[in-house]
Amino acid sequence: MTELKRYITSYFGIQPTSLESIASLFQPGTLGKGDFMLKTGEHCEHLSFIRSGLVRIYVPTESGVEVTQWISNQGSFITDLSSFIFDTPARWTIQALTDTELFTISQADYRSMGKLVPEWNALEVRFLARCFATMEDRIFAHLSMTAEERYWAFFENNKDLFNQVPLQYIASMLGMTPETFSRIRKKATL
Amino acid sequence: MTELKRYITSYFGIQPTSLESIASLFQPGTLGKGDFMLKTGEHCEHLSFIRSGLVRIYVPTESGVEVTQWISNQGSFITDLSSFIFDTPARWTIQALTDTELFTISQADYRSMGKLVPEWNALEVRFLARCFATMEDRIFAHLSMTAEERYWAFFENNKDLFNQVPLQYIASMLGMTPETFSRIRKKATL
DNA sequence: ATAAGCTCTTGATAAATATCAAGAAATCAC
DNA sequence: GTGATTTCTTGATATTTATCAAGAGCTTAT
Repeated sequence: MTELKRYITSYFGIQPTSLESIASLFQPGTLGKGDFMLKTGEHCEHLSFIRSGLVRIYVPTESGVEVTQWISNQGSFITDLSSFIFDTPARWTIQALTDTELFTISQADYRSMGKLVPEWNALEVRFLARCFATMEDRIFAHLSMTAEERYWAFFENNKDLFNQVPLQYIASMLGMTPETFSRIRKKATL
Repeated sequence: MTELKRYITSYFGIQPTSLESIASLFQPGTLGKGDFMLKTGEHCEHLSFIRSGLVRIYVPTESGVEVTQWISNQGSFITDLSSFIFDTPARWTIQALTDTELFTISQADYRSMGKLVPEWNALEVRFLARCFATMEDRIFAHLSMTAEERYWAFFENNKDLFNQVPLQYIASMLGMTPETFSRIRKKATL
């Protein structure tokens, strides 16, 4: 569990002494490759921290095409935030792309954190604001950049991901077809 | 100020008795048409609730093209959330599209709300999660819909906006040029 | 009322991206 | 290792969307 505390500390960038009680609410667990953590329509009852592994958030659409919303790797949190916070049916499906080690907290324990650890309230606001800012950046990318520009901007910050997951998922997450994605990559090697 | 309390209550969907002390932290104010509430690069020191009027959030890019990120109307909050929460330089410029009446709270007072009113912590989490969910919806729209589909989805939920603001702003916010926007509208009337 | 700015529309054209189809390359299961 | 799947690439083509340019329609200020 010391490991989790180190992660939490580094994730939030501060070292509250009451980290101990936060960390004790998370339960270690694992997912096998292909296992689902959540399926669209279910209620998302957990928030997990990825200790190791890769997890994909996506939604299977009516047309049969999957839309990948995000790929999370180790050192980040994963959940369907809306479903987790508002206890509404999940929009997203969450599936492990590789064997994955997690630390998981339940909705109930998560809600108790603020009472248990007063510092958490400020941390949580920053956590959520960071999630928001990430989305805001993505929107901006779609409003102002071409597919190729989005590719390079993402590549620059996530080089490691490109040899760990099927590229079609990255393509979808960047809002382009696998073919367009492939052609952008080809241009780079010529 | 009773009015503000009514707004806050309806916005958050619950009626905390300590709403009184929250409401007292907001100061009434006005913006004239064209006035700036914030400019890109400044620190966003305020969060405002729009009592009446229309406000645009945008960024002037290097190329001279403006990217409109959002248009807020009465009954909603407006700020550069990242800048407000993390006290970093603002990415966005915020400008009144019409004469506007606001209730405004400063960063310092905002931070004090949790101590003043314990219920606020839970409200704030829901507030931020809602902001996040809105962005998530927009991302999904860009990953899975054409310009025309985005137009109609937005129109369906924001009909009133279309005769209140320059349409080019809505076009930009939906990620298309004014020409494409105009052509989609033309198809609708044929 | 008129002129000056904006804003929106329209047409012609170019560029970006998607679609469809097939084959190559990589990965997985036994 | 071999065959079966999945993933990626490539080409041909269609569709969507952007760009450029001009004009029409509104607003606004004087």
